[in-house]
Amino acid sequence: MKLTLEDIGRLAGVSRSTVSRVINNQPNVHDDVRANVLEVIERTGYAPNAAARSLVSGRSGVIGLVIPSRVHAIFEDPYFSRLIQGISAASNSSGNMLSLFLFQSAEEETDLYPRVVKAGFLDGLIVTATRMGDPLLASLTGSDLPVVIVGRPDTGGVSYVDVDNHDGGVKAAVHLYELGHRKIGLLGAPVSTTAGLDRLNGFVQGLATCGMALDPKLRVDGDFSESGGYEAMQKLAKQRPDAVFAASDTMAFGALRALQEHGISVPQDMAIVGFDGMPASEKSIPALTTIRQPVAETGTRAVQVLNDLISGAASAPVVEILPVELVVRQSTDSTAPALGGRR
Amino acid sequence: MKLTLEDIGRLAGVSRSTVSRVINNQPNVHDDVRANVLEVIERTGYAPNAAARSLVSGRSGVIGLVIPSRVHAIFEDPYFSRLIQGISAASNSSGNMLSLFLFQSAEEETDLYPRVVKAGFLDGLIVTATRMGDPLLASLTGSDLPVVIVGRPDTGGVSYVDVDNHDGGVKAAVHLYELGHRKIGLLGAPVSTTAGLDRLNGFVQGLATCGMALDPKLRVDGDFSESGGYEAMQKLAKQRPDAVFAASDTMAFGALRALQEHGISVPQDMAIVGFDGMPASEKSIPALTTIRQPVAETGTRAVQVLNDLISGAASAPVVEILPVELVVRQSTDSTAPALGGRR
DNA sequence: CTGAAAGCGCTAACAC
DNA sequence: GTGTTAGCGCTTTCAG
Repeated sequence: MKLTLEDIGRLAGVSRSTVSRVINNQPNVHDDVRANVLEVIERTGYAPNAAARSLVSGRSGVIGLVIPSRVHAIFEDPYFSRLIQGISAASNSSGNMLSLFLFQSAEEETDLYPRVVKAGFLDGLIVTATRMGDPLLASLTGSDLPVVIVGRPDTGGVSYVDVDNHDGGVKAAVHLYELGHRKIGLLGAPVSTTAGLDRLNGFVQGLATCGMALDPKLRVDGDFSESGGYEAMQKLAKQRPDAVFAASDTMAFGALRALQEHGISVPQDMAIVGFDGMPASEKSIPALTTIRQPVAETGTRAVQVLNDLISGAASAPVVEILPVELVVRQSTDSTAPALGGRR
Repeated sequence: MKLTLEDIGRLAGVSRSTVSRVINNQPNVHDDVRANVLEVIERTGYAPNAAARSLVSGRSGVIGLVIPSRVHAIFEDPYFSRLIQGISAASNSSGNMLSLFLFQSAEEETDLYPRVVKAGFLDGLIVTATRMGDPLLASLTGSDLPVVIVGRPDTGGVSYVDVDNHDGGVKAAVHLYELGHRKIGLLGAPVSTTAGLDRLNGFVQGLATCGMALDPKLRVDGDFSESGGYEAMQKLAKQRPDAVFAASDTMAFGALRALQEHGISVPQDMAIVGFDGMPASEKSIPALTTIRQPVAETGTRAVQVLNDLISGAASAPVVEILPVELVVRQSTDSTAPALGGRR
């Protein structure tokens, strides 16, 4: 039995307008009437029809989350799980529904705009992991749909939420320098991503403030993956740096594996700092010193910014940079307790 | 500029009905007219309004995916990533949108039914990882919303898609037996899950067909996690089985870690079979023999079944069991090549 | 404070 | 083949 406002009104002895007012918490309804209507709603289990509602209001109560095609990493990388978790939690608590768009191909991506966005199906969109020069991003920013990017995009004028990758690079460099290391290498992330670029630049600047420069021979880039880190460290190890900043925890794990095979012990022979603060970084052997980024919070903030954009409480571009934190564990500190600790 | 059917009709010199017919690929439209209308649509970039459409059609084109609260495992377990991937791909190709419901608390879960389901926001629902006696499941099956469960539920009358966990247990037992092992143990999954139960029962039956029984001393259950597998193997190792079936790859990894610490080598001292066929099982040292389950395909099938339910092409309960496959690698075969191979 | 009435943009009879 | 006409269930003026 499909109930409508009209039905509830009849049952409560009022008009549908009054019921509508009650449902939407509007003033100008007598308390008695309100109570009565609420009772009927409760008793009948009535719920207003979403389609009718959004047809007239122009709002769907749905926000979209786009994860582009090339991210096969979602299979392995806990980053996305944590991000989705944060975004989902924030959507729930802000009364939104979350629609997930995982694209397998560029075609599916192109389809998004006409089929979903223009149909008014979404109130707003969160886009993760855009590449440099992403055409999707371009088509989206052209529309009047509120959009928030997770991570710094390479174009201006768009709202985004990011962590302070640059500062993370600085912190890693300074930490290693202060530990007394002077032959400091970088296992970099792809500079085709803004995250990789920012971490690199921060690292270089951090070294600079210590009066040092990054020796190009001591820099090898990986692709964010474990095996990428492994391979990069194979090359890097030959130069025998006494400390290395790996621009992602996952790559750091690969690096640790390579070092183990080479019989190079961490941190005695080489100190390692990762980036991410993934749960696994606590359990690795040795426990990994890392730059912790607030992944779930990034997602949460993205939703909040998006909601502000949707409600008009803010207007694009809104930019928000979340702080990162150095977490010192065994991989840079031979005196730390067995499971590492925070300082 | 928001375009409507009326606008397109005016631009094309026809009525809105004709435009509607063209959009919905209905017959009874003159070819010339159809072409002209399509041209106008193309030129203007018109897209029909989703809300209006679903208000009148009663369909939203959205299916929901529910992952209950207690699954914090989503942080770590690649299973869910792969499942979501499969579900998302199938949704895309069947022209549906996917709405994701990750719940943090039981309250949010209870909220689902009134706020989302009764509002007619969804055409159907896929629910994963239900517990035994799940109240959510009960409330859902009471409604007339098409629902498909991923994994065997503990109640009847519901449609579900599952892998053949029982057969996986059988295959693991027979494989170990055929390798000549006679002291075969089980690192079980929680029997509070149907998957754990089915794998256990299959394993016992597999042993039985080989004329063997599972020694209760050789069975320790874990909780699906790496550390759970580690701890379980700590206990199990004392009994010195010469082969163990670990009911999930992740637990098997934990078991391998424990064995390594004990100096028990795999497969020489103990053969190990996992369950899942996760990507990481190929890279573990030694590469893990495992029962591979088609995770993404499970998701795909769930969507297809759901679509059948929605369209009326099928009626509940539909049950679909996907086959699993034994993948032999190093952990049960000391003669296998370094990185393991399939047989 | 409350009700009547006018749509939101679309689909689906029903006429022509 | 094509246009006309009712609604789908809701929000929102506008009267009272």
